[in-house]
Amino acid sequence: MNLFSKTGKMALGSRLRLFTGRITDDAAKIYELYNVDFSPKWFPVFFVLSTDGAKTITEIADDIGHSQPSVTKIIKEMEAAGIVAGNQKSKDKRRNVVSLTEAGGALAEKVKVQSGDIEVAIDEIISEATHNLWEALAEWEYLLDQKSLLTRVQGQKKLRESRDVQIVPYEDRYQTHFRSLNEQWISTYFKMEPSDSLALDNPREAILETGGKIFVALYENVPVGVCAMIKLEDPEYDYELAKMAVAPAVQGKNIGMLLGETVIKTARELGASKIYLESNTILAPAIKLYQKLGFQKVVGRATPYERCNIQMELNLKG
Amino acid sequence: MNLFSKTGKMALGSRLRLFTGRITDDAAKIYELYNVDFSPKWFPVFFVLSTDGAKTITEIADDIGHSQPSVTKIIKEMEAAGIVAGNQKSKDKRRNVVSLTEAGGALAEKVKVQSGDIEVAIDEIISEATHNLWEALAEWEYLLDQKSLLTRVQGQKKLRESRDVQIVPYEDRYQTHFRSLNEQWISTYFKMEPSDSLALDNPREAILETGGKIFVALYENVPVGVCAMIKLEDPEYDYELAKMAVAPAVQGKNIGMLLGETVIKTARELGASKIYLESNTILAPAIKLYQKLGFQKVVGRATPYERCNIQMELNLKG
DNA sequence: TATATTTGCATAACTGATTATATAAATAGT
DNA sequence: ACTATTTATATAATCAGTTATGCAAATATA
Repeated sequence: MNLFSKTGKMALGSRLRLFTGRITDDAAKIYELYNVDFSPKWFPVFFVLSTDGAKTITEIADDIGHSQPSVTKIIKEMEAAGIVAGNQKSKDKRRNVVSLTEAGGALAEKVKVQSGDIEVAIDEIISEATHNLWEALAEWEYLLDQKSLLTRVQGQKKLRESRDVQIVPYEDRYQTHFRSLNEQWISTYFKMEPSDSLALDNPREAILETGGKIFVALYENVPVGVCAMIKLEDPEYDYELAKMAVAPAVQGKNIGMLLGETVIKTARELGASKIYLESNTILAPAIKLYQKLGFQKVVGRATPYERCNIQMELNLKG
Repeated sequence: MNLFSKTGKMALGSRLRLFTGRITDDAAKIYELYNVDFSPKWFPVFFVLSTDGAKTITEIADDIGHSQPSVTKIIKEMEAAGIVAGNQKSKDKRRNVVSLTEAGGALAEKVKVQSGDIEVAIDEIISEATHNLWEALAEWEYLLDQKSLLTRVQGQKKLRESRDVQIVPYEDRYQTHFRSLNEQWISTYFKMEPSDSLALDNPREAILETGGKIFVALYENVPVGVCAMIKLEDPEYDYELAKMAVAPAVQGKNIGMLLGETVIKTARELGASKIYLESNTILAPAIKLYQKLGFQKVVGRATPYERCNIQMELNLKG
C-alpha cells in the first residue's frame, strides 16, 4: 500500500518532491527521444525568449518565477550550446540582454512538435483520471497566493489551541496569578504605580465589590491570562477594560481575544453602552487586539496612570 | 497572466518543481512554528520508524521510495539530533538497524498534533478548490505506474508520425528505392544472393507479373519503406511477405507495421488464407513486428535463401 | 559635482535529492 | 575450505535549484 495514504497530508511536500522527480526524469528522456540537444530545465527560459524576443536576465527570472542566479546559470549553459546570445546592444552596461540565436529559433520549431505530442500524452492521462492535476495545480497556486499554507496552518493552530482555553470567573484562589501576570508585563515595560498595587493586592475589594468583574483564562487548566472590567462612575462610560495580562509562553494562542470578547459580551448583557480602556502605544500587539475587538481611539479623559498614552472606547449601541 | 497557461503542459515538470518548492518552504516554517527541532525531509523516515519500529537503512529506503544513500544521510542527521539510534543489535554486521530513541518517541506526540493542524489546513484548501490535488496525485502515481509518461509520449510520437506516412502501390519510378532500401539492410547483415538481384532488378517482371504486389511507404512524400507480397504456387500458402525494408533514419515511426498491415489487408481482399515469410532471428525488431502482426513460427518449407533461419505464417481464416 | 543609494548581474556556498562507486560482511558454489 | 558472488552501507560527485554576498554601473541626493 502507498506510504502517503498512511502518512496523511503532512507528507504533501515529500510526495510532491518524489512525483516531480518522476516527471522530470521522464522529461529528460523525452528530449532525448526527439534528438534535441536540450535540457528540460531550459524550457521556461527558452519559452519566454521565443515568445517575447530579447530580455534581460532579471526580466526572465521574474517571468518564470526563478531566482536571478538560476537564470544566469541557465543562460550560460544555453549560450555554450549556441541557443542564445547574451550581452546584446544596450547602453546600460549592467544589463545582459539575451535573445535566441538563429539555431535557437530553428530549435523552437522542433520543440513545438514535441510539445504537441506531450500535450496529447498528458491530456490522455488527465482524461483517464477523475481529478485533474493540471487544473488542481493552477487552483492551488491561486489559493496559496491568497493565503499561504503557513498562514492557514497558523490559523488552524490558534483555533485548536483556543479550544483548550477556558474563560472562567475570578475566584480568590486566582489572586496570586492576577497579581503576578500583571506585574510581569508592567515591570517589563514600565514601573508599578500606586493604583496598580491597590487593584492587584485587593481585587475583590477594588474591582468586584465596586460592581466590576474579573475573568481568568485557563490553558489546560492552568491560569495563564486575566482581564478585569471595572465599573466606572462616569456619565459616558459604563466599564473600563483593564488589567489584561497573558503569560508570554502562551501568547499567540488567541487568549487575549477570548478574554476581550468575554468582557464585551458580559458588558452587553449588563446593559452597558460604552467601554473604555487605557494603554500605551509601545504595546503594539495589545493595541492591535483592541482594534480587532472594535475599540477606537479617543482623547481627553483624565487618568491616574503615568504609562497611559492612548485611550480607546467601544460603543456597544452603535 | 500565469506563465504555465501559456507554455502548455510541456512545462509540467517546471511547474511542479516550483510548486513543490513553495510547499516545502512553508513546511520548514511550519516546523519552526511548532518549535520542533525537526527537518521536513526527515518526516517520511520518522514516520515509518514510529509506526513500524526498528528497520534497516535499505528497508526504510524501499518503504519511503528514496535511494539508500539518501536515507543514510537522513539517519545520520537524525542521529546527531538524538532522535534515532543506529547500529542496534543484529548478528549481521553489515546491517544498520535503526529505531527511534526515547526523545524520538516523545517527538512523535508533538508531531501528531502538528500533523492534525496541517491536515485540516490542507483539507480547507481542497474544499476551496474544485479539483482535488491530493487525489489527482494518487491517480497520477497509479497511472504512471501502469504506463510511464515517456511511453505515452513515445506512443503519441509514433501515432503522429504514422499520420505523415502514406502507403502507395508500386510504380516503376520507385524501382531504385525498392532496390537500394533492400540492398542496404541485406548487405549490412548478410550478403546479396542471386534471388535478391533477380527480384530487385526486375520487380515488375519478378513480382507483379506473377500475381504479386509491392507497396511503397512515403514519409513526407519521400519513399522510405517498401514491402512485397509474392504470389506463391504452393498448396498451403497464397502469398509470401518479402523484401520488406525501412530506411534506418525513419525507423521507429511504425512504418513497418503500416506496410505489413497493408499486405495483410490486401491478401485478405484477394481471398488468401495463409501468408508465409522467411527471415533471420538476428533481425530482432523485424521478428517482433511479424509477431505483432500475428505471424507464428513454422518449419519445413524449402527456401532458396541462405540467410533464412526462421519461417513464419499467418493464418487469415483462423 | 561629489557622494550615497539603487540596480543588474555574477559568483560562491548550501540544500535535498540523485547516480556511481568503494568496501566490508555474508552467502553460494566448487 | 577456499573463492566468487551478493548484499548492506557508506562515500563521492553531480544536479537543479536556492540564499548570501560582492562588484560595477546607473541614478538620486545634498
